[in-house]
Amino acid sequence: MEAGYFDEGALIGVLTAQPLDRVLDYRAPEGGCQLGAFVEVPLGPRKVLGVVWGPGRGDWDIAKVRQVIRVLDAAPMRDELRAFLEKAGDYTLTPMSAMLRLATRAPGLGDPPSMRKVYRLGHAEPERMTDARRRVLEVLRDYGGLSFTLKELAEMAGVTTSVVKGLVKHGAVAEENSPRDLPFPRLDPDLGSKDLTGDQAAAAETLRAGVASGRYGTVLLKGVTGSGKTEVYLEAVAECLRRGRQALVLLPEIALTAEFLTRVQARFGVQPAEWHSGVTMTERRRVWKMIGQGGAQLVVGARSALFLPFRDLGLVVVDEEHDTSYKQEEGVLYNARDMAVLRASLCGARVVLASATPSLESWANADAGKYDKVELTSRYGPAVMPEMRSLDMRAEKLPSDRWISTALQSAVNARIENGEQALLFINRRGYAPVTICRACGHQIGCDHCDARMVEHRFLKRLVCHQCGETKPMPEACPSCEAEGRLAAVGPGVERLTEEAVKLFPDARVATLSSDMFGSARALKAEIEGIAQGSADIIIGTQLVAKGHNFPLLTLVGVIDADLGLQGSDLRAAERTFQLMRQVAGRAGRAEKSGVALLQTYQPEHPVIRAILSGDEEGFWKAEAGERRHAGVPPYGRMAGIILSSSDVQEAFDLGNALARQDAPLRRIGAQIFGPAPAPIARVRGRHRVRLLVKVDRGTPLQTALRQWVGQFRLKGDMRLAVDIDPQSFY
DNA sequence: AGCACGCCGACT
DNA sequence: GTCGGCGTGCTC
Repeated sequence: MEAGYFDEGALIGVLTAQPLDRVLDYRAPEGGCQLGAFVEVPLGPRKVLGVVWGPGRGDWDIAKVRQVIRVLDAAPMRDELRAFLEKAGDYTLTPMSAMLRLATRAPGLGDPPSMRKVYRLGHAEPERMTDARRRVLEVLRDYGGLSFTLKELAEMAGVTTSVVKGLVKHGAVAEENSPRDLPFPRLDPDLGSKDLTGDQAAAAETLRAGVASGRYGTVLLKGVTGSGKTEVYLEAVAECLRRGRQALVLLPEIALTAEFLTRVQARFGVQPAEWHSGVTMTERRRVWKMIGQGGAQLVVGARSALFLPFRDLGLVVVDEEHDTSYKQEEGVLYNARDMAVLRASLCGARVVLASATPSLESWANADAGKYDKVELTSRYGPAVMPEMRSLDMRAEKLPSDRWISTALQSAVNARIENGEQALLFINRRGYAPVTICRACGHQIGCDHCDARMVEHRFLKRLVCHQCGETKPMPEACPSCEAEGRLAAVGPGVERLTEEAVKLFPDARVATLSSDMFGSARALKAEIEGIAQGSADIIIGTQLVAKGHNFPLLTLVGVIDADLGLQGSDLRAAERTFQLMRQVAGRAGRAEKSGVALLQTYQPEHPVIRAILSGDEEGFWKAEAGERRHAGVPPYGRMAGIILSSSDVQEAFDLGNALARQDAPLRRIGAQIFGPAPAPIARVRGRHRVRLLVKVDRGTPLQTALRQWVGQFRLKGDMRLAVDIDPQSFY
């Protein structure tokens, strides 16, 4: 018996995707099976998918142990992926069944291979030769007898499918049936390399050398918008492909894949495999299988692509690594950035974390020497970063229904007269709804912990979303005693649009908000129109901060630079800094230089000061210091416990019971906050209640949490989820 | 997750 | 009488 192989009838442990939190004992099937093999097993009256996880435990009544039905036609799961699933499950406190589900998200894994039509070079010559026909035949000759689907072949030759069909009629192209899951066309790492600037070439060389080492390592690739990050990391991809290993590029949004695909095609000749929610079922299956067989070299995808069965993963690029959408907020709660590092460390792969504005976690890791750091400084063309200034709102004495200061108003007017554009930016989406005094900028804090309080509109009270404490809404500001100046949050997009229309009656005002456009296409069309000059004033939330270029834009006014700064969200300062930098980068990307004006009640706040001075290191150092002092990530560890139930009272009762029976957490010196309403307090009629746990770094948090939570059995429709390293705190 | 078993209300 | 509501429990 060879290692990793089980003879027929041997007792084996099979992990299934059923939520029974243990590996089940079975007997190996006729002909035996491999460790890691995908199998079909009987479970009660059903047949389910499973993976051979190891030898059987032998603690189940031997008479009840059943036999594996069959081994599926798929490459066995490699040791590396099994280890990754176990470690990731351990870290995130996710049951292994749920982890396996992440790794088997391809439909029809058990189906027999199905057939489809493919096209290859035929024997005859067409009677009439045209340019288009010649291109098709050339492509087929170049690939030496390989066959392709109709769509692929037509795309590679740059012709329509009818050209190929015509060639089939003449026998110049042969049409035949073949198994559906075909390999992806090969990428050519030496095809379209661009000339890189000195900066870029040096960075690319560092990344290339890293990949060439064949060992694990993470590098933070930092570069402002337009500095050529993509070109640089594509050189790392090229090196990975030359070495015959597979590469994965993660993007935070599907909307970004289309552009990325064309860049890959320009660099490597053909498009890579895609993996995200927009990919069809059959294509998913093909990607999954080909990744396992080595028939796909490069995958571009969403975070779930991390769980694909790579045969030899050599590089993972996490583009826009700071993006909060890398943190899964439903179902299995994991952070794809951290999981990318974990998987890479298990399979000797390189990780490139790319961002113009890295997360503090990554910055701290680079600062501590755990990650390497490569920086791109130069920007293309004559554009420079805009001048940034703050507008002190405390001096403005604006009536409570106005948000645009007189200084900002006159700056906007000046732009309109010049035929230039101004962007009024609201920094609110997804932020803590803080209550602020419009006279002095004071924000009301909780007396029991260090979080800010938010207004609960129905209760007319202030609520702390960290520990659940409430108190009545005061009449006067507790700090400056001004009466009637406390206001919750800033204006919405609609309110600001109204105000802008009133203040600038002759200007064309365009409002950009993701919920105002039904489709991504309509939004894109609107954005293109604005870039051409169809509006004078653009009003938007953080959506406009993402990668669009407005050549006429020379002024950015940030309506509420404070909101979110001191909310109860500990990452608010970091996100505000990133956003402000990105938004300000919108202005003056063409020849004209831009100005960014930040309306703030706290012009002396270190974050605002760092943004204005562009002192990035200063910002990171100050913020890191505050986090270290507060004992929060990345210098301390946190976990959220989310209880959800159709009955609020039951959820709170369980939350209180957890808070009382805290012995396992006390042993590791953890603090418990809550229960309090969760960030999203209601989801589909279910009420959500959250506890927060905070503890020093280096303590066995997961073990303690397991013991703590394990004391309770959940009744009725109660659900409990553990969220390690939560992202939202408000 | 499914699917069975099981114990109470409005129908032929 | 019994069809069917969905609460609890089991699956190697």
